Amino acid sequence: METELKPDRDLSAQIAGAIRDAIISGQLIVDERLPSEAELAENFGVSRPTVREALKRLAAQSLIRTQRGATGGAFVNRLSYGDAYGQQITTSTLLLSMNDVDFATACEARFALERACAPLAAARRTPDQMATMRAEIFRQGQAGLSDESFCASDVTFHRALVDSAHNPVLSYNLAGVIEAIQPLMNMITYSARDRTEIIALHSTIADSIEAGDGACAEQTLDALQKYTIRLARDARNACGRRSVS
Amino acid sequence: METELKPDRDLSAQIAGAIRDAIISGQLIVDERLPSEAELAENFGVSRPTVREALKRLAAQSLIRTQRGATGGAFVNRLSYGDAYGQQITTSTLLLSMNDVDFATACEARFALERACAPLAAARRTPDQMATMRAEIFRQGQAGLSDESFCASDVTFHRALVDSAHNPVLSYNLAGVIEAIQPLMNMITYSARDRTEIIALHSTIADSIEAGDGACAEQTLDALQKYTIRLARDARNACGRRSVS
DNA sequence: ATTTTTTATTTGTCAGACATTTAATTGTAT
DNA sequence: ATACAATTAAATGTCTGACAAATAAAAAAT
Repeated sequence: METELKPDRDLSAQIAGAIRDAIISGQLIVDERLPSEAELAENFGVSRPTVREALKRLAAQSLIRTQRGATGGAFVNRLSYGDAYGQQITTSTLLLSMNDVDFATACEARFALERACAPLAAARRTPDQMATMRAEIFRQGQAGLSDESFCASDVTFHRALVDSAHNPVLSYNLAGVIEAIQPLMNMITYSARDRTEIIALHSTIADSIEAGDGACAEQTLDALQKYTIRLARDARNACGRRSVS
Repeated sequence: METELKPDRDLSAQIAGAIRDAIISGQLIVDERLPSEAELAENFGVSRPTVREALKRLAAQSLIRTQRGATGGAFVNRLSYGDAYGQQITTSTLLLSMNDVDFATACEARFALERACAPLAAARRTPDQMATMRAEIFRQGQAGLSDESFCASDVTFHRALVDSAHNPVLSYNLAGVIEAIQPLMNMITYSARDRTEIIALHSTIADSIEAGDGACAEQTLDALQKYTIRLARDARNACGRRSVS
């Protein structure tokens, strides 16, 4: 990890890259302490501020953590699922909002991934997760619930569904997409009739999962996708009409 | 974006958070120029090095880019799919390697997601992507191909399959999982007979996709998953035996 | 009018200093 | 000898000030 750097970038980027490679390749293991900033500066032949910029880059990716004090320093960080969720959500949200990904595409991806979880969820669901789903379905039926709260409940329901698959890698991927789509979902206005329809679909999904019938859950998710896309199209048309009138 | 910061963290982390929130919420739009480092330092009431550390954090997440010179500065960056792929791959790789995710779990997630792409790929595959799949299948049949090259070809094949769904959000999610699993796949030794079996499954998948038969592709992917997991188990057992003898 | 030179602005880098946190060490009293 | 307090040392966090390098615009020269 000494002084073999690729040129053409900022020194801090080169140094961050060198340390990142060392972490990814396993030369630096979890909880291992990096040399102090002063030592790194000397090793790489740069000043301490430059080293610090490099370390901040790595900290932004949760690759290291720092600790002050006598035995402090920078330590290789074990990337937790929580940290990974956060990064995935940030990245997905920006990707969708900055690249004009249309709602149908995002929605298609989301439900495709969610259907992939259905058979596993049907096989492995726990009472705990079923309870969460039922509770959210109940909440969604409450009168006077704002559209935003309805959406938030929707997210919780679907995350419980995904988590029922008991595969953290799947949960981690789905978390990003589901959260990233929420801002788009929030633009939809749900009429009482829409909510009734959605709640019915949610109930069918929960029933299927509880009964171990993954195929039925998949079909219902497909129906929910079509319904959601139709609502989004209607909402957009309504906005369009308003803006012209 | 002035001076409302949450305490308890490094100043550079607080400032990075404030700017990040401004970007995510849309207060700062793509290609907009941030104030100069000197101005930011004054606005936030900190020194320039501290501002720079904050900006490097954001740069590490591809949220901004910087440019030197008279009209230079830090600009809000449009997060490209390429950048998002890179981050997703880094995060997924570290998540798997640092959290003792077992091969079966990672593999299950990968194939579950891949099966989700199959129906879409069957409906939308282009001649270009079919050609890539066929070419990789051919390559996999070549004699004298190293295990590593065989794996690399495997990745290319599966990425072509995923890209055939023509949904960039799906491609972006899959890229991370597929690439992250590769190091684990590389630990498998493929006998001639194994390769023949895998190539046959690949051919069946390509045929199904080309014929528009997503269901068949899904089934075959399922068979491939089971076969892959069995190979990995055998490889691990072989290693285990070696390490004891 | 075109080319060259200058200039101003901004990021990139460095050096040195001080503040703050934290653990280990030392000193002291019981 | 043990327990507690004070000191010390090491590390990150932050600031000041400076210079280098890149870049585009303005000014000057042809």
